[in-house]
Amino acid sequence: MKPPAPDRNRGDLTRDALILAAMTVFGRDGFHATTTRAIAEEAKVNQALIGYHFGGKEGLYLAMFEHIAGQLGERLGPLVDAIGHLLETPVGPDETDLRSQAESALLRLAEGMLMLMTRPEYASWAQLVLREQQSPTRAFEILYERFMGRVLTLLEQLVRRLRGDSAGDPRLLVVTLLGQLLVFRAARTGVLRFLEWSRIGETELAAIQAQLRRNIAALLVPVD
Amino acid sequence: MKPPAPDRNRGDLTRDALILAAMTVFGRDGFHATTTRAIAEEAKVNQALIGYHFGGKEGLYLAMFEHIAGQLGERLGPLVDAIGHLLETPVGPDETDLRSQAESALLRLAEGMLMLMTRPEYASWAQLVLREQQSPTRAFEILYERFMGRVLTLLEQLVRRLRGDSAGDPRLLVVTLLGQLLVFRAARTGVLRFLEWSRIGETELAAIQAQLRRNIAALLVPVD
DNA sequence: AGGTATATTGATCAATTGACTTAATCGCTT
DNA sequence: AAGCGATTAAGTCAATTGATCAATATACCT
Repeated sequence: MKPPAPDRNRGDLTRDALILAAMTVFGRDGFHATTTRAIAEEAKVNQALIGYHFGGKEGLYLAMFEHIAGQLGERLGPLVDAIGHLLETPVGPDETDLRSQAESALLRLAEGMLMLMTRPEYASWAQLVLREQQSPTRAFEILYERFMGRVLTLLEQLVRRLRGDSAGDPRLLVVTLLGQLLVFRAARTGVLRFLEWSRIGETELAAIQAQLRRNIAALLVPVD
Repeated sequence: MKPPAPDRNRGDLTRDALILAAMTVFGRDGFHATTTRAIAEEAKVNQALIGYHFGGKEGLYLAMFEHIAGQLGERLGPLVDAIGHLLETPVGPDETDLRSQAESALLRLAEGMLMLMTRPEYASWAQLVLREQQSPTRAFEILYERFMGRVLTLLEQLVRRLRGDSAGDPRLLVVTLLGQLLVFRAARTGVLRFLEWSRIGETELAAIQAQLRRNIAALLVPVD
């Protein structure tokens, strides 16, 4: 018995190496400041292979976002299902229980997003997504359809459940909630300086989470 | 009586035209995607003048941030003074009055920041500042010293006054507060799509402000 | 082993970039 | 009118860029 083809053929390995390198370099330098040579070097691969596999710089850029959106979408799947199931349950007799479930689901979702914003292993992803928001290309469509829109809708449903719907558009509350996570990436440099932190490690992450829990609790008091 | 030299000499006008054009083009395209030729064209000025006045592309980039930081710092001055004066006043007998003053000051400050994030006339500034956060250059120092740090410190003092200081670092609350404004610029594209808005005009701005007022009120209940 | 599609390599190309130079001109002050 | 800083158009320059191609190498199948 031979190993059942555990590794794909050479081409796919090169593709993956290029996409990985592209995330690093595009994420760090942005599309225009990035040279195909820098990516090829980072991937330890010949520069001409970018054209061969992806058609060119732009093709690689889009393929990279397909990859990211796929990964994010995958990890999101289970959460969507779980929360969707939770929300289908009609408000029954023991509402407090459902409420606490929704609250913990919201908190889990928020903390997952916070990881994306702060963990160094997601730094490239976060930077890429941020950049796409400022000057969106076709890549933004991919991201929104496959990840962002779904997260936002999920948050909206949870907020609707947790809070009475008298005071304003619940989507606005979702956006301001999101902002409290986003700020740690989008204004990272300034925030770190202001807080006199040199990085966002486990200690700092815990402090942020504590603050977010307080804020969410305060912002989600029902307004019946 | 002649007009007291209302306009400066030709050179300064060109400098200003170049800085203005630089804000537009650098803000839209980023440093690397911007060509000195594009800036010169936007400013309706010869390309060679960039070298003549600023030494080169990078010199213009820095001068542009000096200009922005100067403008922002100026407008900030009066507010700093007013709030500083307000905070010097010791907590006296009629605390409720001082409290409502501090609350309205905080609100004013937040709404001013919101303008910077949403108004189209500040779009270039906001984009430039955002970009500097993601890959800071010397320009970031200028910005932080002359504007960002001061705003953040101001917010911190106000929050300290308004809220008891038991639950966590007040600076973290300030940061999450800031995030609720920042999100409308940093995640503009996604937010607009989620809210089904095509732009942030007066109507939309009012809705945001209402939401922010609710959030701030909820987040600043004293915790004595 | 041989043949074939796929993958990789090194080299080169045309285009663009920022910086710089030059000569001629303009507009204001003295 | 002379002097001078500012401006213009035109062009040069070296460096870098993304793309492309012919030649070669590798893997896979019979």
